[in-house]
Amino acid sequence: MDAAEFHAEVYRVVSLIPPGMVTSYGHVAKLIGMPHHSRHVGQALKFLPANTQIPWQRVISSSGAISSRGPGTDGAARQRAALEDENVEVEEGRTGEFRVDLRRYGWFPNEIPDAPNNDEDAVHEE
DNA sequence: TCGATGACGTATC
DNA sequence: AGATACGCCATCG
Repeated sequence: MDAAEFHAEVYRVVSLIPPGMVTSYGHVAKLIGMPHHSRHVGQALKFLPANTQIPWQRVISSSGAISSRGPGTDGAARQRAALEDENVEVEEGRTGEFRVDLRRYGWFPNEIPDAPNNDEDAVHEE
């Protein structure tokens, strides 16, 4: 699998995260069969355009913290806003880190679930 | 080719 | 929760 395919897989899985829930970079990597590529999941999300439909805000670190994009950037703040917009509680730690309670909002399925409205296989269930 | 880097993860303290 | 150390791996300079 090359970089483009990897990105596509990441986007496919991220699109399946239900509104109001979050998962981790590592779990997305696990779901696409590359458990050691958590860092690259973040890389893939970085390439998304600002107007994307992909719910990138629902991917945070396994510790529940919203990854800082570095001092002087507002990515983390925008992610917090997007999450609170879908009713996910975001708490701010002493170091200014934004954190989400994974026990309440975590989404960690063992397999990649079926897409709600993706009909590429045209399987018609009753 | 090599070393540094990064929207990371796990283990420890 | 926060800080540190170490593992991991594609990209970059």
